[in-house]
Amino acid sequence: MVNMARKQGSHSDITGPRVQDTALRLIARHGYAAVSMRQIAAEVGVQAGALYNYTSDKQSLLFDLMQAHMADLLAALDAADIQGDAMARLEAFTRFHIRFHLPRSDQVFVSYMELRNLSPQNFAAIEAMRRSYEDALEAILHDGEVEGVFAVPDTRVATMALIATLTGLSHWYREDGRLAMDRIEAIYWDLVRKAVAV
Amino acid sequence: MVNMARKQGSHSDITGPRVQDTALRLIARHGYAAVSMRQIAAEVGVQAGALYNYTSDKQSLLFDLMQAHMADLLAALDAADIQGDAMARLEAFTRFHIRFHLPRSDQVFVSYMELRNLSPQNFAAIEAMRRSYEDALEAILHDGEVEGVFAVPDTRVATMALIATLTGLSHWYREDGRLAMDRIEAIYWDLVRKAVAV
DNA sequence: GTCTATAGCGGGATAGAC
DNA sequence: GTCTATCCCGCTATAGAC
Repeated sequence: MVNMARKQGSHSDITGPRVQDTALRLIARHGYAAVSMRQIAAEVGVQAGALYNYTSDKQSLLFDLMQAHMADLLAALDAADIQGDAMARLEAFTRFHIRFHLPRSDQVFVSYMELRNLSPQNFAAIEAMRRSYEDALEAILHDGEVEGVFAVPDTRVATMALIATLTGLSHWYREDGRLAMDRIEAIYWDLVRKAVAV
Repeated sequence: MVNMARKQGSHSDITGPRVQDTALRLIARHGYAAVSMRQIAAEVGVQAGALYNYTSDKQSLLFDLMQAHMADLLAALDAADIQGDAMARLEAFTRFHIRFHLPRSDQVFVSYMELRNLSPQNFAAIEAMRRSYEDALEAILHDGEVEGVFAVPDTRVATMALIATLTGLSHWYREDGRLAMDRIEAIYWDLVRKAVAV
């Protein structure tokens, strides 16, 4: 930019991301319904009305946070390019899940807890993305059954159980806790592998 | 009671439980912060002010629901009188958990999702009860390690992983779904056993 | 025990000046 | 793009009649 001069108080490139970040943090901590636009504005350092330059309403703010998280997740899963036999793919998926989710505890929390505060249309959109992530794991379990390396009584139930196990980790893990992420990854992979192996 | 005559509109023995039931159902569906005292009153069939004959305030209503659930859980665990070797106790715990939680999906949902809407003192009380439930499972895993029938890299992590696996079940299971509770119980016990066994 | 009425406050969202 | 000011609404909780 040649001319850095601005009108007083014009900071869209700074304020925009700050609104998202602040909303995410506050909603993760207190819940969507409990956080007001005024609170978000105060933390960002603007007046409440200014938020509406960045979101059409409060519902869209929530939806955008959740959609961005799910889109990031699916893009990262795709980029991880998980291949090989079923056992190798399950290990790759497990480690990918942990590495992706652990540094994003606020996003995970919001995407999990605030589903019921989405409008029906928005809920359907997020749910479809979540489902496609689950299906990626289910395909691995299915292939492992065919290969004869996995033995689970019900592929769908095992999928849901593993997702819950892995996602639950994000709800109690603390970065400054007793165990580093590498160690957690190894422990969880051990549990997952044994649970489904023949 | 000799005299069944009442003042018009006096129904404490009916209204009391109905307030609890209605609050539980509405909070499970929409979340504590999103449900108003007026909504609860409307579903119960009284005016908002009448609710304050049964609770001192909204916060206490939430706390009472969660405390009752946790107290029921701990009492039922105690009554289940889980004994024997570690493998038998783990199976009994797993089956107990599923049988207790599956028919109480609203309580489970509220007790899990609304922790952050508790006042600090109330949170501490609920958290202590939750912790003592977790500790019961951890003791089983620990004993199994000593007996040499379990092999988990970290007892505490395995405890949290198993609790998340089992509690996650309550979040997706539907009574009218594809699988009956007995079948679910068997599938989950298979996964749990394999995950921790030597 | 329940009602009606209301105090007192804070919510989401918009209008118009700068 | 942000501000000030405000509309209109719904919230929790209480007071006092019946």
